[in-house]
Amino acid sequence: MAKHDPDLSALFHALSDPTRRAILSRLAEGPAAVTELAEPTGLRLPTVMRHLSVLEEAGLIATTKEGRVRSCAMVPEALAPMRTWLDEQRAIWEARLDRLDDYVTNLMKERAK
Amino acid sequence: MAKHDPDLSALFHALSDPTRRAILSRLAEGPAAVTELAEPTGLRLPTVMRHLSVLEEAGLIATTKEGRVRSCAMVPEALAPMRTWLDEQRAIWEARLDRLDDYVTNLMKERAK
DNA sequence: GGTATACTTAGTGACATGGCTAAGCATGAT
DNA sequence: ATCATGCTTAGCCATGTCACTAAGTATACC
Repeated sequence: MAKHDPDLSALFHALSDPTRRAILSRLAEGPAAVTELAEPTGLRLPTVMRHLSVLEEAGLIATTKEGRVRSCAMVPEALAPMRTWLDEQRAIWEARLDRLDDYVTNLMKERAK
Repeated sequence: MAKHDPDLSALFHALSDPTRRAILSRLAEGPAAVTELAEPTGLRLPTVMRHLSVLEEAGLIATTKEGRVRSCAMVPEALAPMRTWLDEQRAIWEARLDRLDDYVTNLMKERAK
């Protein structure tokens, strides 16, 4: 149990910060340069840069440098592992509810005897 | 933009640790006591307790004490905000793809003239 | 060349996180 | 009453996170 799942850990960690989620939402609408992303946050550039590296290391964004401008773009597939995890959780949960349901049903049958 | 969303931040933070995800997966199968949850992790009780408080503060689990045993149970609805956020992201992304599609379509029409 | 722009790197500081041990407290069993 | 069990609290330590400033590098413009 609890096998290392660096992907998921990095993903969830990256998303646990409101600034990073805001940046991601902005990027969902289309690519943007670093300064452009920094502006609405009210944070200094180096700080924003760190947020961007966290997002990039989690695979959520990809960046390319053209001239002196670094362009950042979202990588929408990166959210897939999270969706998968969510679905797995729900599956376990629902399987449990089914078993519970069977259990109660059998209990009722026993009682009815 | 970037409105405070303490719920989501706490949620993602709680899920960013493999131990906590493992505990959650275990709880998805049914309630368990603290010692029972600690056993497969190989961690000491106080450490596991901290993980449990993080999960509880994020609203992911609920606990009740009966006698000297504390029973922990999952709160599956707690994952809803995450699912909502995921869907929102996808919506923004897809709207953008649609706009891009329109743009390209118009471009083709212009060219065809 | 010289200056402005757009990052980038390095270093600092306050605080959070995740692990531990040691000791405390409440409950159940004998 | 005593002892074992199951948490719980308090406190320590190493590391990580998130913000900053200051200074550096690389490209674009005049």
